[in-house]
Amino acid sequence: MVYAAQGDPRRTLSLLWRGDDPPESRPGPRPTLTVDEIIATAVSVADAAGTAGMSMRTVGKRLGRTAMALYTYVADKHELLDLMYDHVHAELTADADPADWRGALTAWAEELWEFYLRHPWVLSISPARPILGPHETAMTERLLRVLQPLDLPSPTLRGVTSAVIFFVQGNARAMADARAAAQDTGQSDDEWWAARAPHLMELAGDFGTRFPLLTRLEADHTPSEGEPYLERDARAAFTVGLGVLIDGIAAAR
Amino acid sequence: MVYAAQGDPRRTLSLLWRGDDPPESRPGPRPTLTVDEIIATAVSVADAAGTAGMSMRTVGKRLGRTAMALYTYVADKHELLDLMYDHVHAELTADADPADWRGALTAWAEELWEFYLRHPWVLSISPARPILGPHETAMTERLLRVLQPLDLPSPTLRGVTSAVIFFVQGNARAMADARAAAQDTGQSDDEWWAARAPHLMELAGDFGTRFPLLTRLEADHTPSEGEPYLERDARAAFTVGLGVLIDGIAAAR
DNA sequence: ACCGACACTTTACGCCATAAGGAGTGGATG
DNA sequence: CATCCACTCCTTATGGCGTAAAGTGTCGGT
Repeated sequence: MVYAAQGDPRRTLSLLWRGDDPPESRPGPRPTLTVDEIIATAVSVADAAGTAGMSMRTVGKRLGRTAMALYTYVADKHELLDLMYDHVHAELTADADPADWRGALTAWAEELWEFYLRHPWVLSISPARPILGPHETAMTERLLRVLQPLDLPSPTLRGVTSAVIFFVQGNARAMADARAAAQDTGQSDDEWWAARAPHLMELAGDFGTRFPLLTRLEADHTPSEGEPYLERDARAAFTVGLGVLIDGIAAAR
Repeated sequence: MVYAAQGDPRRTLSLLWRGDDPPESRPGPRPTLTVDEIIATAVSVADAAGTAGMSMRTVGKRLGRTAMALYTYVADKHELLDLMYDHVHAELTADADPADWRGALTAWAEELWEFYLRHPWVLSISPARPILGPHETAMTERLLRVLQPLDLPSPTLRGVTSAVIFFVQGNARAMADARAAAQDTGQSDDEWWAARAPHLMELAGDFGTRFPLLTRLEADHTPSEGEPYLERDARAAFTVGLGVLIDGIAAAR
């Protein structure tokens, strides 16, 4: 069996780390697009419609081009996704505060959480292996700067950084999923639950005795005002969980 | 705009909570398949080829049927995925140990981590809203039992449970992605890095000074023996991170 | 003036989920 | 026993997807 070489690594890397070099003069018609334009358009399509709604055709159409025109600038869709992925990470800036690592870490995590809610499609790109772009790398470096005052040994530091990142991603994904569901189905959290609860009780009448702790936990909700309850839960869980995680990190010092 | 009603909620729920009721006699030819058979086959396809390789056609073919034949048993692919999702969660059994909540929680998390590595496609199903199946519900209930000795207030408990689950999922995803990449590309972690490192150094010669902490952290690796290094990193990060998280939970008591 | 590299297009292929409609089956009813 | 029709399963078709292949026209370098 022959394996796809996953494109030319050199090509993708040089696009990821491209500077704004002057366009060298070459024979043939002048390019009328730029990779940056394509990336920006693709990002805006994905922000609005998710990865599912971002096809080469839709991006091309938004630029007044066919899908195939993009292939002169970008090797394939996978490469475009990698470029989009790293590109948006440039929005992140939260950095260390040597005097208050807890505050800095909280700020770092909250910035990332808001970032994922702005660009939820980022969470649906699974980088089979690290993408190695400059902006995500910079984000990681800043997380290490945030944690530097703790002076953790390397293996602990690796565990802590990945735990923080996964924690934020998981929470943001739950939040984003809840929002997307509401938008896609046109059904609020309450309507969704109202359409299921009676059937669930009929099909699993012993729910309360079979899952007593879960039942009690769900019942113990203060009524939510305004914000849909799945979203409110996700937000609250993020805040609480982050505090717990930070306490654990403090204990690891 | 008209929104898809996301299928009949009653229908999906009654399949999720179906017992083994005797097949009522109905006119027409006897069904030659069962929902359970279809689910089991779909799971085995997904285990081997991921969600991407699991199409209605492939599942049908494995059962000696066309894709369309499945639609007599299952409303659509989304419903089948929901059923598969809950079905595999029946494999999980880790439960509380009132005398040792830390040990029980560690065991619970490790079981889940191994489960995700056995069925990595589960992580690529994004339940827009909770699926509400019996087996995932049971898993959550057991997590609550594990944490019961801590007697946490409800909001804290919600934050802790989601933090634990997201932590395991994130780590397992990283591990599964690394494995899938190796399998799909036929390239080991070392080969992958060897094909990129020189280009990265050429394109970003200042990498070491621009990202000093990350560079130092990466350099501080004991050589890995046998296991591919991305996988080894993921495994180590899981173990360390779990300890940190548990310390944080202990502090929240 | 012309060559050839290049941007961009059209067309086509093989996937996907699934809608529509037709063929044959067999339990319930007369 | 004959009929009916709910039912399973099939074939065919639609509109999406990523992208291969090949054609058209452009324009800088020689």
